[in-house]
Amino acid sequence: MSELAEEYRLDYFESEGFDRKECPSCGAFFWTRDGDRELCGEPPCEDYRFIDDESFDEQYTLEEMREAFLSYFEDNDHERIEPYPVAANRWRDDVLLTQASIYDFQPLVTSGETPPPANPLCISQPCIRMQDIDNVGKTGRHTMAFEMMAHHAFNAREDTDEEYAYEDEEYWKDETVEFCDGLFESLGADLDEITYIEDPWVGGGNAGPAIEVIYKGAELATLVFMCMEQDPDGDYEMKDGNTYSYMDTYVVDTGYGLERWTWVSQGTPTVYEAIYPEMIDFLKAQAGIDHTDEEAELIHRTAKLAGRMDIDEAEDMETAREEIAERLDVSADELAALMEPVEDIYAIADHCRALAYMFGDGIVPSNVSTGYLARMVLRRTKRLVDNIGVDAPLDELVDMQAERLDYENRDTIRDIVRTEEAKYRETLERGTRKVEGLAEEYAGGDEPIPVDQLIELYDSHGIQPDMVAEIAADHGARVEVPDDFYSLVAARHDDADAAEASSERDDRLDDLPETDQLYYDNQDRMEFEAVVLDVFEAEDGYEVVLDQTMFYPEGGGQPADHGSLSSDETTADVTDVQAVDGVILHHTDSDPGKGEFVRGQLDSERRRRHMAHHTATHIIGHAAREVLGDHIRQAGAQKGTDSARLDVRHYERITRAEVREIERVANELVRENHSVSQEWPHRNDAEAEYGFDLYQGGIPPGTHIRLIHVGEDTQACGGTHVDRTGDIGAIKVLSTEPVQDGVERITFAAGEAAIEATQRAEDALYEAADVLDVTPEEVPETAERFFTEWKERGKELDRLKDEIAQVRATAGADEVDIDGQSAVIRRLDSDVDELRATANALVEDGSVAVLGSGAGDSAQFVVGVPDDAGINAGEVVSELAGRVGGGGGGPPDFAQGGGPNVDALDDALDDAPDILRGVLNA
RNA sequence: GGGCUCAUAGAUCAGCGGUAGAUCAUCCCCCUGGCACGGGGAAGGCCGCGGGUUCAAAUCCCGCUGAGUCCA
Repeated sequence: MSELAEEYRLDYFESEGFDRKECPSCGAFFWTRDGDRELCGEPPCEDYRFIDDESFDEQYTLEEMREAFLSYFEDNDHERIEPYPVAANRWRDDVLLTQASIYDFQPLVTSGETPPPANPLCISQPCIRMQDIDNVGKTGRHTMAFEMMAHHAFNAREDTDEEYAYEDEEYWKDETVEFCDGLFESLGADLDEITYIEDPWVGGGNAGPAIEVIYKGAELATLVFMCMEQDPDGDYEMKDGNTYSYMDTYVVDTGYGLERWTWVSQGTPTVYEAIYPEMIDFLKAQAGIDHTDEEAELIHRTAKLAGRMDIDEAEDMETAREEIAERLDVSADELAALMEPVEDIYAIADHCRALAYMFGDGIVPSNVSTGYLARMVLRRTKRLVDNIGVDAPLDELVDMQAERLDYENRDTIRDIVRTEEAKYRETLERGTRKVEGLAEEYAGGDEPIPVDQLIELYDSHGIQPDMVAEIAADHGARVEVPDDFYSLVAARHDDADAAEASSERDDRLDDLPETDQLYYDNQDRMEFEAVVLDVFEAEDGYEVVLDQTMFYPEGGGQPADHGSLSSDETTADVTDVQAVDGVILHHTDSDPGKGEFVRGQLDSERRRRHMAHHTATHIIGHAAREVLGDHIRQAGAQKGTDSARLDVRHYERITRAEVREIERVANELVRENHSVSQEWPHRNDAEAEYGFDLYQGGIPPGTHIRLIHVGEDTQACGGTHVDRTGDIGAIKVLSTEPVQDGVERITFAAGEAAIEATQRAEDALYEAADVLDVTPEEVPETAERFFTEWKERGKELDRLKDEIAQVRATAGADEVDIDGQSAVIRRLDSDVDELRATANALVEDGSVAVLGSGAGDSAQFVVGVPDDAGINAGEVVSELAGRVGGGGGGPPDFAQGGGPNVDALDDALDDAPDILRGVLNA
């Protein structure tokens, strides 16, 4: 029995007359109003009982059900908040995709550091769970993309000394269950059918009691009471084997699957038919699937039984299908043939929704992170679509879902899908050619294509083994895919991942107050006065801590300020500034003296350039978004004194025309001389007004965040900026380059640096013009003409060399006779190409050619032999080269070689006739 | 972020120490009344860039750049 049993004895259950029972089938404890009930109600203990049954007062579409849920909780004093992106890595670095509504509030809200956007709140959060991908379409209930409807309440114990961003108790377990009952009641459900199963929850270092809510066999909600954290000394051992203890904060975390509720309201055979009826009809028509009445009936009955399936592996899938076939009295093959196309269609609809979520949130396909997941889903979808013969282009299918979700960036989404689909097509074509080549090699033989080739094809070229098998079969080759194929692939990646960076706390700083950051008060001031609080010796200088500072520490891609700290006696140069837990460390070359009063002086030129580049970075980002699309998001940034760079997520190369347009828009913003202002609003107000696009450079902690407004552009930013965009003067884009798949780097210069960069580019052009002796405008044309001429001359040279060779060959009076075979032995001090050409000409005339050259720093030989001369050229060269301290070789009719000893060349050639005779006689 | 594969004619690829090749596309000629085809010929290459090893590197080694792919 659960150690948390007491946690489930709710007054609400008591007053409503619930009984606590133990399910004789699975052993779970559950609460019910129905005194006669024995089983817990959850499959596999019981079958679905809502299919073909009106389970609520009326049927709901997805949209209607979402609205019914949210307005119910609004009526019960919850604030409705807008959903967060599905790309959870935009506010946390431990996960990639949003998999539950609580992800929105981790880690800063659940830990109590940051207040929730509302308390209590309700939300319908789009989620994507990749781990369910294999089940989608097959079980009738799994979807990869779904919305988790939820209400959350964030509570903190009253008796705690710690400060949290929220306090007191909003509500806890009784109210949560009461709300759940109330929601069912408002929809007209039969309350006797509900069971509340005790099922403690553990996850991500937290734990607590939880309740699974089952209605007519369907798990419709999970009510989690997150109130414990992992603690080696904790009193409660949970199912993961770890011990936990109670926390000061406790959070109501509920999850109501929107799709399940919609499904139960409609009682369709599968969840997919309830949530995307139009798309499924469309796909069936496209794929030409038309079932007879009996077939439709069989599919219907199969779906009803599918609730029993709990599939984790492919083998289980087979057995589950056999079991169902047996119960329906059909053959498993027949059932599979009927069900598989339908299952594919369900999966396509679901995957398209996942893709719409991803691309709608600005995820750009790539080979890393969420971009890679998006690429995987897209390719899988494409395979399914091709497999069942749907003709409609993928971008249209994804758009059907995007339209339903009311997305505004549908054109961009279609563009991304088309671009990505084309990339996949190329990969497939490349792969097909590779497999065909391989298949020819193994065609007709006894051996199948080796497994390591299959692994290589998949791992390095992205070709699925079953695709290899298909193509190979067409070319008469065999493929045997081992069962553990994917673990063999994994074995190629067995290198342990690099150790994580250890963040060591500097305890010398514990007693020091956070440094007052003067640079936010007035970003133009370059001088200040301060008291030296402490000085630490560092490896190559000193770390100085002041009570306040104007020096900007390195952060947010902006480098540290340089300058000096002067007391009456000394002046210390500041060469680096770092912030550690709010304490700012000034790296200096000398010790200004603890307790001294110092004047700080910034290197103002350096700082001004950083400020111009930082503001320009915001402007370039804004301009890029305007020109390239709303999906443009910062993937990194670095500012400097001479240039700055902004990495943005984008799905194709930025063209020259787009660069010019970005430059134009950016400079327009400069000329319009917008004010650049900062404010420190409550983060919830900021998020509510500007959304998550605020956090281009990462999410800062804290209740209040600093916003920088540049014209219409608003970002959370800690950097220093100019007062007005006009102060920047000019922005010049220097280059764009891809830094990884899906990320383009824009390098640019602002202000004086922009002028300098332009001058450098001009200097290069003028220099080139000077060399060519033309005007700068004529450089491109002239360069092209010169290049063409240069190539032509190269060819002319080759022709002349050939001619010379011919002439030399025929002009020879220096033939010697080697046992009846004529041979020409000669020294020509020219390059090897010429020797070869001459030798070829001589051989054509029927002579053996032995040519030596002393050109360059070495002796070179070329020996050519006519077909029937009976002399091995390789041996001759080898012998000759040996005499000049080198080596050589080649085929019997044509060989070359050489050595470093040029002085011995003539002697070697003198010996050539003897060598030839020796070789001939051998 | 890590692993793997690849980079040669306009395209697709072969060559894997010893004279840079094939197929398609392009151009010319022949065959035909014309077309498809067929036959003959030509043009087209910093063998990605930079180092190293070697008498000799497209080929072997190292670095870089680019493309692709798998995994987290």
